[in-house]
Amino acid sequence: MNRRLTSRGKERRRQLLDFATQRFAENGYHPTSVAEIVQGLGVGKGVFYWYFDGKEQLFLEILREAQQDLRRTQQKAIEGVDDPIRRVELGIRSTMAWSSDHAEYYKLTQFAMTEERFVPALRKGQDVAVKDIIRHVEDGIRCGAIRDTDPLYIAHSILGLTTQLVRVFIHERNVPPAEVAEEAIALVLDGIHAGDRSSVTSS
Amino acid sequence: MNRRLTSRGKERRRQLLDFATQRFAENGYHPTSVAEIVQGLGVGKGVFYWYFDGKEQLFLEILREAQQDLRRTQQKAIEGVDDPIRRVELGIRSTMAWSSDHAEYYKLTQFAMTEERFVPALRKGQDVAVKDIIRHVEDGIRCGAIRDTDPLYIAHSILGLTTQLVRVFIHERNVPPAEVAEEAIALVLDGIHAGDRSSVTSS
Amino acid sequence: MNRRLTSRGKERRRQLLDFATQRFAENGYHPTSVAEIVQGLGVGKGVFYWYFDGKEQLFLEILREAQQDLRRTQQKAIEGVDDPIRRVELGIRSTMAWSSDHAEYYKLTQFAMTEERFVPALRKGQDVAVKDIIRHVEDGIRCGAIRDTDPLYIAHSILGLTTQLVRVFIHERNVPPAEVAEEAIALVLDGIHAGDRSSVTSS
Amino acid sequence: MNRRLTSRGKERRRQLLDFATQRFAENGYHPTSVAEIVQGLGVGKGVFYWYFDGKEQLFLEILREAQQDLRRTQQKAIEGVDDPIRRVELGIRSTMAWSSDHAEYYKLTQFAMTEERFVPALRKGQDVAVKDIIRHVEDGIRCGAIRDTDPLYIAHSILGLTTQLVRVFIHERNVPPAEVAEEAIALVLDGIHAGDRSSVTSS
DNA sequence: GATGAATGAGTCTTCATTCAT
DNA sequence: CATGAATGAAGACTCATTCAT
Repeated sequence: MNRRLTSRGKERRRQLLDFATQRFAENGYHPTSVAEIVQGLGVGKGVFYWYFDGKEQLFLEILREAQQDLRRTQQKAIEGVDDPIRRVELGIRSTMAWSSDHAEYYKLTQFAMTEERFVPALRKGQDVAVKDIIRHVEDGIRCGAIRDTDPLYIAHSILGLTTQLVRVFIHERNVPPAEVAEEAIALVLDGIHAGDRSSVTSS
Repeated sequence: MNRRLTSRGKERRRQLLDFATQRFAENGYHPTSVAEIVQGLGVGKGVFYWYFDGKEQLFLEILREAQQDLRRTQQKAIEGVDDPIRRVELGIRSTMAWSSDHAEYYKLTQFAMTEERFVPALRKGQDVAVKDIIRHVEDGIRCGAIRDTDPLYIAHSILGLTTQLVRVFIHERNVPPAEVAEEAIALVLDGIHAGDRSSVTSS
Repeated sequence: MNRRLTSRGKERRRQLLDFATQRFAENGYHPTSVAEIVQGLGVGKGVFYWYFDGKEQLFLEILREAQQDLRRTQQKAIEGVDDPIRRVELGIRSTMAWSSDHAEYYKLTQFAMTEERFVPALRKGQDVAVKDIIRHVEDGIRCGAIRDTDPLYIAHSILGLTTQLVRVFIHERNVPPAEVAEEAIALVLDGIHAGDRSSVTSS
Repeated sequence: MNRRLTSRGKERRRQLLDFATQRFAENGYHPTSVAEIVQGLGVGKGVFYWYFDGKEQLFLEILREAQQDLRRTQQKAIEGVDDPIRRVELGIRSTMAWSSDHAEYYKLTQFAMTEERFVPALRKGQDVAVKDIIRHVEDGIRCGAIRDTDPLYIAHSILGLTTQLVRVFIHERNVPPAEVAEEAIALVLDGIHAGDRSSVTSS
């Protein structure tokens, strides 16, 4: 299925990818049929199978693309920044911004976790994200800015907290991502305890 | 479908509920067919439709039961405890313990979020959970133990962080729930910043 | 797919088997769709998949049944006969009679040979047939009634000659099987050379 | 579709014919798609439909070519030979040799018989073959070398026997064609009865 | 001559649900 | 209560064929 595509072909492929993403996110993976996707673009059924091996492969491709895109965004955000705490902050901020722009992706990930066959693809992406965070956390521990706790716990805590706030505040309540990011960062850095140590004052 | 059931009937119903939960969690909701469920119990298809209106209603019922059970567990854990911080701690701890015992439930929730028709049922449960946490948080703010931040953010942060650690450490890595709870509580209370203010000392 | 069937179920299964055999023989395996088969019986599509795993398995089942039935017929025909030449004769005769009654089967075999996935099932049946003939031929050689040639060649020669005459004379030209059998036996026993050694005079 | 072709065009056509023959023989007619054929040659779909009206016509063409080629081979083999028995022998021998070189063709014929639309083309070829043999047989009967039996039976017996031995011994067991021809001729001429009348002594 | 793209009817198969017994 | 049987809409996917470029 590694066809060489003309520019028109690439465009079609993109259309399918985008439309399918939208439908999967709105309706769910199973309730969205291939027929629905091609009808949405007003093309014949064969077109779908010209560009993809099948529904499952299409879904995996969507996941892969999203993970790549998010990561690229994060990397760009922390480029040239040395302070580990600051890198964590920027990572959270860019994730919030990206998530706000790619609302669809959240549900897709959510769903992917519920069927064994999609889990590996997902785990791959999460492992990368975790490794990225861990690197900053370890730097932070080394220079005394971050408490000496298992970085794996910290990484997953950040991931989980961020993900949940994205869903509830950005997607469900349309709070501006920058605002949500502030709160997330505050909680990540200092927890809920009172007695602020004057930490965050970014952006 | 509110049949009055004999005790044998109740048992059957429970078997169906449990077996379906297990299959849904392992295989996913859609890939698990009613046929598979009844075959797993070695009964005819009629049995299923005798006890349930259909597959969808069965799933909703599973969701409802799980939410109820978790909540009951949490309530029992904090019964008679006044300190709000302590109540949050106990909530996290009991959630971890319950999640460890009900691994299947996580995926079901995950999936339910991806299809519009299941979201309302889900939201209902989460709203209750959030309200519970918020109550403790507000008490904590009032008595100065918790930083004065929007309790909603705090509640969802706790929920997201807890959920993620449960999945990764309890379900994927089989870390004992008590241990994971320690870490979760530490992070929730004090964040990742260095400079511990002598907070938690586990039960 | 080893369902326990009620007598009504067994009947349905037989209907499907018989109707499919007929359509496969008339139209060919591929041109005959499952839809056509179930429509022919005026039942829903699900019925087919209730009784069979799929089209391919159905076809294999038909082959197996036919081979079994033919063999049983042959065995019955030579039961209690000792003379090997006579046994060969009776084998040919009963084959001709059976083939005349089961015209459909010929084409199915024909087709099965052309797709790799059906060949094993076919070979199994032919191996049995060849072994049966070889046994008689070896007896014949031992008692001096049959020329001392590799029995494998003889067996396959008989098989090939018989099969061809069945097709052309019984199926295409409607010659009575008994008559075709006479000719086949004469040719098998004495070849085409002139100078008859007064062999066959049976039935 | 009687295009005038350049020499390059003729070559392309031949490539398609040969590759399709191979695939049809290996995989079967239906399971082999036009897409597969053109991909195998690394050309576009248009090429196929430039040279052929469609898949069916291509198949018929393959059939026709093979029959022609086999016949030409047989004719050349018996050229100038007068003895009818000898002519039958040489026919069998050349058929075996040709079949050994064109293993693919057997399955194609086999398949063609199973679909009504291909039968006429096939019958045409077989009729010619039968007529050829009958001519020799009649000569043989006239000069007293062949037993006075319906030549049609004899012709088909020879055909059936030869075909089967080709399949089993040449194609399945890789016995040299000359050797198989010996056995075939012996059985055709003298049958299986003991008491050889000193017939064949191979070329 | 040749290609990539498109078509869409048609294929096999699944499955939630119903129902006679 | 329970079962085997039946339904049929819907699903994913295939493929011979056509056509603009």
